[in-house]
Amino acid sequence: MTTPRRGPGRPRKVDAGDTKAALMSAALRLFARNGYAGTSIRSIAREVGLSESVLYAHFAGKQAIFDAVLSALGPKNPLDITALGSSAPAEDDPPHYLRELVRASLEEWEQDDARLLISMMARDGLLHSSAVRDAVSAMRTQVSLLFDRWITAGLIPADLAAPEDLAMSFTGFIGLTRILHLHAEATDQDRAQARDEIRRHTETFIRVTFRD
Amino acid sequence: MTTPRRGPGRPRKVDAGDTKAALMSAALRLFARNGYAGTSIRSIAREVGLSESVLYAHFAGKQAIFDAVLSALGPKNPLDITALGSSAPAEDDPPHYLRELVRASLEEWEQDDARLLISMMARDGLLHSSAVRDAVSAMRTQVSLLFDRWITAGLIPADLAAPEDLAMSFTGFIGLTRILHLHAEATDQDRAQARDEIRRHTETFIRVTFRD
DNA sequence: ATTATCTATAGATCTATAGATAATGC
DNA sequence: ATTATCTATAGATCTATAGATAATGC
Repeated sequence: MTTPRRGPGRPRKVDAGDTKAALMSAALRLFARNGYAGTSIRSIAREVGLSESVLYAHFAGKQAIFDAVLSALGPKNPLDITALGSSAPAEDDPPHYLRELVRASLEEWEQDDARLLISMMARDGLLHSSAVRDAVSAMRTQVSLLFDRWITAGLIPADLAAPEDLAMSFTGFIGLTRILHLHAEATDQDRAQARDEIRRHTETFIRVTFRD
Repeated sequence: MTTPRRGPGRPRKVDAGDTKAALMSAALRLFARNGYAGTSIRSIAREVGLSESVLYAHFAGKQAIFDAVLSALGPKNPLDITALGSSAPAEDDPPHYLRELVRASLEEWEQDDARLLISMMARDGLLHSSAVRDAVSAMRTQVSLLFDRWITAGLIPADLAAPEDLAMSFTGFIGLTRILHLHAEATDQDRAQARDEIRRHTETFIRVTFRD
């Protein structure tokens, strides 16, 4: 990962890459592994093979790098699932739709960047931030709209539970698994187990909720 | 919190408190708020109103303080619920037993130390450690033994789901809420919401699982 | 003599800045 | 002239240690 130091002066065209992007990628990895306080400007520069002062040409300071990294990954909301779109019709086959939703979420959450983001947020107390709170509640609201429709359509008994409560119980386990097992340092085995458990939870939930 | 500096020399008997305990308590609070790298020996000493070198009289170094703090809270396993004991008979009233289990867990998890521990672990990547993995799986195993008994006793339909799967889905949401809402910086309002959501999840789970 | 503190300091590392250097693109 | 890098360095802060100081308890 560490490239050899360049000499002084502007580098030849051939050698010039996207320094800013390289710095942000290195910063993300280091912040995720060691946290904000545990990551030095120096270590970020070293990781990219540049001198420390280069960072000040691209960012106002350490905090600015952190913010830039965070907001670069921000648009993909930590727990956003709107990406699912309408690939499956919600009305007629709830189990299929739930499986599809879980599949799409897992696919996004297993990306390297998504996992690095989770680790970085955990290390710097951002799991407690309103951003996460909002993301969780957004996902919950979205899912509860689904349950609401299915209750209206008679696919779920109306007296079973409120749509919000079903949404809460359904998404809770999935969120926990994401935090505990889909982080930056998760091994392939961890990830396989996470997928497996989320799928089992999904099937349990479907079986328990949609039995007649 | 910050007490005024003493003069040089051993303090008079009256002034001498349990320095080691005070240092560990301050360290816990700071590690929870700022993480290992974000907490200096200096800041711990300042918090207790002593000079930095005092810490080296009590601990080998910074890492030793961290380890001491962690292992002092260790015996209370992060997600341990054995403390519940047999306050309620498991056999005849599963809903009551589950509510009792949740109540006991919440009571423990709302303690200041438990919340500080959660924050400290999150900040230093210990949520990914085998200690947490083991604690989660211990709780799950314990709960799944309950479900197993209730299935055997005919209180839960045998074809509904495997006891392990029920345990997973039941405890998942509770674990997530603990991490997201029962940390050191949680306000009273956060905690009230956490309690409420965990109770609603419990009721939903009971209603869905034990309907006839 | 032992214990619990202090002051002073060494040496490492960190953030940030000033100013030099060399390639680029007009 | 501008851009992208470098070297050198200031000044802050950090961990850890050496050695002084004063109360305690035998």
